[in-house]
Amino acid sequence: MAIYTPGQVAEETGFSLDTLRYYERIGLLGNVGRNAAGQRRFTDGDVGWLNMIRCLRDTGMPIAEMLRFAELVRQGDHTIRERIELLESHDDGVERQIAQLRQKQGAIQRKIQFYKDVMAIPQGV
Amino acid sequence: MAIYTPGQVAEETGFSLDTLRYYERIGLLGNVGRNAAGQRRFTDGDVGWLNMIRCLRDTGMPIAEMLRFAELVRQGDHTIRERIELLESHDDGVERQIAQLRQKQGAIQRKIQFYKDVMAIPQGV
DNA sequence: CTGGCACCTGGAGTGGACTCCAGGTCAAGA
DNA sequence: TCTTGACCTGGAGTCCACTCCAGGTGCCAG
Repeated sequence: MAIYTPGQVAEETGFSLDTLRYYERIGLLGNVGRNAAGQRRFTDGDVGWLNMIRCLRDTGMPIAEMLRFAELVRQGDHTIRERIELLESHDDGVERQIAQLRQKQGAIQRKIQFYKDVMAIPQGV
Repeated sequence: MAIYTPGQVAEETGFSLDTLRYYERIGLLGNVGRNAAGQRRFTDGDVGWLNMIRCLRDTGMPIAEMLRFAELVRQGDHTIRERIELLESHDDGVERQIAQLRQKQGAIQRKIQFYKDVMAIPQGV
């Protein structure tokens, strides 16, 4: 079981040191270990959790809902059904997000084509 | 050429009245007409522009860049090449966004599957 | 022994994008 | 005539997710 310093975790997860501390403060990251000097020492489990957080965050989940998820995880195995529900509903949201993005992207591409057509029209006499 | 009240435009574009006024204030929406009483009256052109804005916004373009685009539009036809560049680079961004979303979604789906597997394990003796 | 570095704390500040508010105008309907 | 509703203005407030800061600790290299 490896142990990581804040710097290493920031490097690995892409979160800044401040964000790591912020997540701990608000309870998104519980019980981070400390060394004798009071400095944080992260476990593989912490890093795994942070990678999960990153997935959720990058797919647009608000912090409030990640907190709800974190709370379920903290409560133990009997919340697994609820966690599945939460993640499945988020997964649906991601699906809708992608569909919307594709649709709007189509409109943007049509606009690009429109501009290209305009440019293709001879300008002078 | 139809004319729309603020309420109708809010209804049609999904922007709130406040957002419409805000966009006008910051210059994202220029020269909205007024009636004798000083109330806004939007043209089809305004509504079309707002729909464009909505596409860009919903695909994650920040307001600062929409302002840059608006500025190019205001400057006239000789900026069409630049507009194409801006939109194409945004389109690439949307593509990357979708790819990232798909990738993270995969991780979330694997997590869901993991939870389902855990639940499938008989709990008692 | 002196830097320098990585870290610590509590609290304040930031940036983006709205959203709300108080107080006022105007026109149409009961 | 009165009220309601849609709109107006300038400015303040909100929310989210960080991000920065001042002042301090602990430890190792030169």
